[in-house]
Formats: sequence, structure tokens, C-alpha cells
Amino acid sequence: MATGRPHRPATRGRGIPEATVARLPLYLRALTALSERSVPTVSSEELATAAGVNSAKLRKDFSYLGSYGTRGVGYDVEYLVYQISRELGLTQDWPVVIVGIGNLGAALANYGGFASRGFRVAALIDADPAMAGRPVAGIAVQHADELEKIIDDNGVSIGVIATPAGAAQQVCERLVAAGVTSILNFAPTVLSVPDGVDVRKVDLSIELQILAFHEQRKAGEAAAASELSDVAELVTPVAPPVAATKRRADDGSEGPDGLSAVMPA
Amino acid sequence: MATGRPHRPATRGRGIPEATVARLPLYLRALTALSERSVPTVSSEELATAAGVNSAKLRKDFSYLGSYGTRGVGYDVEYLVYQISRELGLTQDWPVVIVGIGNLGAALANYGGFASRGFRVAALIDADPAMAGRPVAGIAVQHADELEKIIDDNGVSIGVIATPAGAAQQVCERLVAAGVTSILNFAPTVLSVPDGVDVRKVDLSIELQILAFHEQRKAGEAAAASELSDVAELVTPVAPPVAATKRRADDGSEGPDGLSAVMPA
DNA sequence: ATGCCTTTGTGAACGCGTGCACAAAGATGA
DNA sequence: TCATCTTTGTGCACGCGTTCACAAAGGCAT
Repeated sequence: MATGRPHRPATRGRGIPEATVARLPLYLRALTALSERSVPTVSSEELATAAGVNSAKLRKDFSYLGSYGTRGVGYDVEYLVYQISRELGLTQDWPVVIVGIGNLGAALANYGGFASRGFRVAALIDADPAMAGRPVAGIAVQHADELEKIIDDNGVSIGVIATPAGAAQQVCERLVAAGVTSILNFAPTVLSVPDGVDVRKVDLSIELQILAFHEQRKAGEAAAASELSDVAELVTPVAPPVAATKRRADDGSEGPDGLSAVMPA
Repeated sequence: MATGRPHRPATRGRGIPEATVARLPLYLRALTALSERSVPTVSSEELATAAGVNSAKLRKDFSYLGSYGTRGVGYDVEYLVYQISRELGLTQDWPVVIVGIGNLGAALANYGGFASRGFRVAALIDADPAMAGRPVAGIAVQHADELEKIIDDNGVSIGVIATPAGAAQQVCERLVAAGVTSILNFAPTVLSVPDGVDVRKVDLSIELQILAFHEQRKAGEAAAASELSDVAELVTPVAPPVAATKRRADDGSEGPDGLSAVMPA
């Protein structure tokens, strides 16, 4: 989700809904696996199972791309792989720069999934002069001073930010000023960018916190159910499980106004 | 988004919508920053800006938690930090195991964001015997044989999968069998889990592909606009930019049925 | 050629999420 | 104490996304 844009309708350009676009890579991956096993055709039901979605949703998604199926038979795997690839823009080469070659940046540089679908790591950039020249994943790290030149020389339009949070906004601005119009942000910060620039963020901490919420809820529900022996509670939980919110683990880390338990990130 | 569940209504438990839960960590981060600067109160407008969301949305989100604001003044920062922390379950300790200590797993182990909000890395687990005993981020890697024992001993309910795609489902099943009920999956695979287990996935490749789609669209629109000199096209794009879909880069890699351009991952 | 059977493609309904706009609430100063 | 001003909390409407259910379409066997 891009930040700092005044909210355009989700379905833009032709008319492919954003939610559908987000699922196309999923279908593509499943189709690629089928293609490797030389499976010629696949039904919406089979493919949907492989991709982990509803078959009706899959068919509707594909209907936005056009009518690529054959009724009574299914979809031609190879043809669909090509159509989705083309729709996603994967039939062309996308040079990408990774900024911030710490643990995460190095992991990203080594990640095979980058190179496999038209994405090419054009450069690794770090602000630490000691990193300059050091090879990571077979590519020599370049100093941040070179950022603008690298982007210009390679025609880079996609940048990956893997710096500490404090440096992210500044790096972002330099990337944008140099011509980058899509940013994948791993730093735990809200980036503000001008209109026309897309930002997607990957935030490990947020994902964990969402899991913790559900985990707490599950623990609370289970405790409430076992304590009250009220089975109906499980089906339609009405009252909040007050006394059961802090079950599990030993806890004890929650003060009266409990602020000590929360540490600034 | 969990996979393999028959789709429960998005707002569960008490009544906090899933979309709101996903934003709470964002608010919490912004509030923590304010707290460090000793800011006593904050208005919905200010906080919304800091978190990168609409102020009305923020107020509605908070209204699900209760009425924690003061009209005419705003929200008490410290109090709100505590309330959100409690709601997310961050006032308790969450032991976490990371399975698969490759580049990514090591990066996650070193990531400060894990430890900072009640998440404690209880163990690092890898299937490679050569890794066993090696310290990563100050913690000795343990062999996968110990997985069940580790989870049981530490009361782990959250697992992070950072293995190659091929091993992910098997690891997932062992985690679930051992008692893990929340999984953060970094492997590019669809995990199937029994009901009651939450799965969230982080997929670098998918994020990049979504960016590529928008990037291609932008390039196509820009090319169409400059070719046709039709400015209105930019404001409300009506007709698909047919001749401009494959602009940018040199292309030429697209055959008649263009299958060669797509490489299996 | 014809009827059957499978699977696609989509119209329609429903529910969630978002944003507007305003009334209620409380602080603050005279 | 009372008026004013700021900011919250929310009713309402709208649009996107999901799902159901079915008609249209095409292969295949007889």
C-alpha cells in the first residue's frame, strides 16, 4: 500500500483490481510448478487449491485478464504462465538496487527469488565506507555517494530499502530524486513520497504483533471456555474474556499501569 | 492472512476489525516515538499524519478499543501506548523460534525489532548438523531434531519459518504438531494448516512483482501520454494503452507465444 | 450428428472497510 | 458561571472485494 497518495480508486489503468494483482504472483508460482511437471492443463479448482484461494475468486481474477480458459477442460498452463507474466511486466528486465547491506540487505541480495523473475540486482549500496568493494552475493558493494549515478546509468526504477529506520526517509528521497518510482521498504518507518511513487512495505515487527493479537485472543478464548465450561462461548464469543487476557507464560511483567513492559523499538 | 481456514468473519473475538488490528502496531510505533520525546498528548490529526493514515480512520480504530481520548485535547500518549500494547498482547512475553538459519534466518535473529516488543527469540533451529552449536546473534543454533522438545520446554506458540520452500510445509507440520498456533512464513510457499492456526506470510518476490505491475502501468501510461499528446489520458485513463504496454527497457525478449521469456523460479 | 457432462465466465447479493460530516463533550478563558 | 472553541466519537453512505449460483460453452462418447 502506497503512503502519501490521496487515495485513487483501487482498480486503475485498465481495470484490474488491486486485490487481483496481489494474487497474480501466487497463481504464477503455482502454474510454474505445474509447468515444470509438464502438466498441460489445469482446472480452476485444482489451481485454486494449489494457490490457496477460492476457485470462484480465481476464475473472476482471470476474467479480468481475458478469457483464457476452455470450458469443460480448464486452462492451458503454459499459455496462462505467459499471460500472467506479461500482465505483471515480468517479460522484461527490471534492474533493482538494494540500499543498506546489513544482515537483511545481504539476505535479500542472496535471495534467489529476486533473480528468477526478471528482477536483476543492479547494485548493492551502503553508507559505510568499510563496506565499499566488499563482495556480497557476488556483487561488490558500492558507496552511497554513487547512488544517483548508479540509478541513472542502469535505468533503475525499483529500489529496495534495507537500512535502519533512521536513514530510510533520506535514502527514499534520494532514490526518488534520482528517478526511482517504486520502493520496497523493509525499514520500520512510514515513508512519505510524492504522488506517482509506489511504496510497499514489509515489516516483520508488525506481522509478529498481529500474530500476537490473535494468539492472545485464542489463549483468552480457550481459557474462558475451560474455566466457565461454557461451550457456546467458543461458537459466538459475546463477552470479552476479561479475566483471561493474560493467560499463558508466567507473565508478571505487567505493572499496575504496565508501561515498563513496553520497550521503545 | 491465514490459509486453509473456511473463512470466518474478519472481525472476531470482541469486535476489532482485522484491518484495525493491522494498523495498531503502526499507531503504537508512532506513539512510542512521541513518548520518547516526552510528548504528553497528541491529537488524532497529528498521530494520523505520523502513522500515515486518515485521521477519521484512526479515530474509528481507537473507538473499537474504547473511548481513550479527551475531546478538545486529544489522546494521552502514555495511556494509549499501554492500551494498545495490552490489546495486542505485548504486555506479556512471547517466546519465538526461528527455523532455518540461512541468510534470512540470521538476519531475522539479529533484527532488533523482534526483541523490542515482548518477543524473545527462544531458539534458532536448523536442519544442517554443521550449523548446530554455531552462535548466531548470540544464540547457539540447535538441530532440528530438538524442535519438539524446544517448543514444549519453552511454551512456544509462535514460529517463524525461514527455510527453503521445499522444507516449509514439513517444518510447518512439525511446529503445529508440537503446539505452535501462529506461524510467520518467509518461505515462498502456500502453507496448509489445520483450523485454529494462524499463518501470515511475507513474500519478497510477490511484493516485487506487484511493484513491477504498477511500474509497467506507469511506463505504459507515460508513453501513451507522450506519444498521443493526450493529457486527459493521464487524469482519467479510459482506453487501455495498447501499443504502450511493453515500453521501457529494450524488450525484444517476447516471442510470438513468448514462453521463453519466463523462467521457472 | 446429438446428447451428456464438465468447467468456465459472470450477474447479483452481501459484507467489510473507508471517508465524510456533524453532533456531543469537555477544556479554557473571561 | 457561561460562552466559545477545539477535538473526539460515530451515523451514514458509498465502493471494493468476495462468494454464490447458474447459464453458456465446448469437449467427448455413442
